Amino acid sequence: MSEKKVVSIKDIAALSGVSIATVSRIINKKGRYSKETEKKVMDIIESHGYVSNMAAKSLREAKSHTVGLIVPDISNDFFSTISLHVEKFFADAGYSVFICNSANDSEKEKAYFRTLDSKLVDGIICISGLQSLPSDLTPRNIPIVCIDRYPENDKNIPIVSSDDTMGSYLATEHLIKKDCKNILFIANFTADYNRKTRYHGYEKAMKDYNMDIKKQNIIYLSGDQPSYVESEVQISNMIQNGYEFDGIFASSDRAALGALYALKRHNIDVPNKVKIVGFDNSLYSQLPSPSISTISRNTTMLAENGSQVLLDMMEGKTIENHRIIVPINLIERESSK
Amino acid sequence: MSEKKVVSIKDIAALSGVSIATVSRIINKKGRYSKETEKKVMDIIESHGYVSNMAAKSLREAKSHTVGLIVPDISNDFFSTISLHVEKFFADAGYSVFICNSANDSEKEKAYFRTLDSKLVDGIICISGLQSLPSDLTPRNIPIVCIDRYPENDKNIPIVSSDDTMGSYLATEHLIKKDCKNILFIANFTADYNRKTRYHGYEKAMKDYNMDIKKQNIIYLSGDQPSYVESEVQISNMIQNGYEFDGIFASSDRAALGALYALKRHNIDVPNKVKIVGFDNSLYSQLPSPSISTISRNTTMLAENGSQVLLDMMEGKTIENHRIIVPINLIERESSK
DNA sequence: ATGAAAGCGCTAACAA
DNA sequence: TTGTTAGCGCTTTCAT
Repeated sequence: MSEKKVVSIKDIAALSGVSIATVSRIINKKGRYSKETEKKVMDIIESHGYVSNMAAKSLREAKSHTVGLIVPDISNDFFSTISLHVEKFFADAGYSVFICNSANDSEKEKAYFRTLDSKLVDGIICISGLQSLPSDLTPRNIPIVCIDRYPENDKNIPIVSSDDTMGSYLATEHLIKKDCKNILFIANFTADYNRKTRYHGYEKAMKDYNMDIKKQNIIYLSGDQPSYVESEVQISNMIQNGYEFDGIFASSDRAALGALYALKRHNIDVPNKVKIVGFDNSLYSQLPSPSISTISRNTTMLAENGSQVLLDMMEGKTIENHRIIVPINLIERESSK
Repeated sequence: MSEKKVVSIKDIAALSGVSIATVSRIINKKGRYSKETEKKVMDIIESHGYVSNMAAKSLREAKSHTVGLIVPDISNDFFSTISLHVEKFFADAGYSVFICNSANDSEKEKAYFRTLDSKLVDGIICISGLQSLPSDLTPRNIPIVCIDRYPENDKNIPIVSSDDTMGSYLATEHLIKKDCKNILFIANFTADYNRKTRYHGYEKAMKDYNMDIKKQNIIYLSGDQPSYVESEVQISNMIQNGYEFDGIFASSDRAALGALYALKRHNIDVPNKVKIVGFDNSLYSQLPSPSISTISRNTTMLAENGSQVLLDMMEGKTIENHRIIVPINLIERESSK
């Protein structure tokens, strides 16, 4: 490994015959230097491949031009799409982003908050699995924005989310209008985060249309296995037990897919005998045959709005709206035709 | 925003009545302090929620406990799965990872190299879209490891990749053994990166089995549209033109899916009339009906081996093996039964 | 076992 | 327009 000496601002100053203060001003375009010195210095910088030492700059400015992004699992496409847009947004704004996979593990997630804080990130954007966000998680008390899920907290953290309850309402209403009389609700497992919001939409739609909500129609997944597996098993069991139903609203596309597999396996026609709606507009609803109707959250807006709010906070602006709700909509596909 | 003062090592020292040197040794477990002082200091650290300032530490040590990960697009599940495992690996090793989406844009990617360098990352792991990796991209000349793709370079950068040529060979051979007589090859678009390796596997298998390689059987996608769209259009055209074939090897699952759509649309039975094999074992091959046979690269091994090599380099170990080939295998599904 | 002090590279206040 | 210098928080060498 060739040991080229790394050039510092001091070297550039010496090489160009000016002071380091001048070089610093030129690098940061702060003015107070002549066109000639600027050119002279910039030439030296170019030819020596100087890049400034961000650790020194961060230390000095107590600001790192870096943000942290905490997601449960970046290999999940909902989270990875959000990550893509968050990273793009901040790259354009001159920030780098640390990626952290919490795996829905509370201790891990807390550790990430501390690590990010110690790395002097200027802000954190998180899709948190935590029940609450104690303020001592980040001693430096940096700006935080939540996306999608909202842990309790005592510092009025902004939240950008989609209206899940409305989404569930739309999905359920859609099935009702398609003449389904006995609609199952599959509640996906989501760790600490509560699954009530999506249930509420189902509940409200059922009530609004004067339909009975039967206990046995509510199916909870445990999270012990991939949700499509659990879902397939549970729906299969119901079919084998002779339980009849004609509509399924699953609070995740994967659970919806599991249900579809179960129905296919038992040769029950979808959508003619049973109609299905999922949640997320992921590949799990787009690709199967029949394709699965679903609720789409606007991931791009979720990511961009969240990033913008965080940037505003980092720049010291005051945030007027601490609850941003991003539109949600029903996508009709073959499974509920 | 409450302005809690951030406590530094100096504060901890004052609070515990020892010198900052002692506190530093205790934090870093360097020894040369008594059990009692250790306890006293640790208590103060706990109760004041002290976290060390990594910028200062980085500046001092010229090392940031941070690595950079450059991928074309993290929302693509091949890349996001790799990212997950890279991040996990480095988190366990005490490093944070910067995520960068190059969007297959050379200029952007180069800018990321410079930014990462200036942020003092200790190493970079990349799935590069670059044709070559000039050594002045990172003036500090930090360790770099390539995964999957291998740009030209003059510093013997380690590469961890799967044997794509072998994968293509296996796919083509599989179709031949299934009695396909006229096999199309769909070459996915991949920016700068050359698409020859996958073609070579097809070519070799065809030759080994004494099959003709017809010019009109090689289909190139331009990258102007999503590959499944382009693929569907091209295969549709061939069918409409009355061109007959009974096997398709697509160098990406998406392209394979587009082909499947085209065949379905023309009511051509898969696998009975035409058999299909894709590449990547992504959801695009797993979820459709019929499910698509595919070549699986071991993403976990790709990520973990790459990370391990980078870590070794960062720790100054000498790397004996600069080309790590990760196993690849054929997954038979319904599309080639 | 502990402490004093230099210095990592940079910015900004102050001087000229 | 330019330069001098203090100091950001930390590690480490050298004393003690």
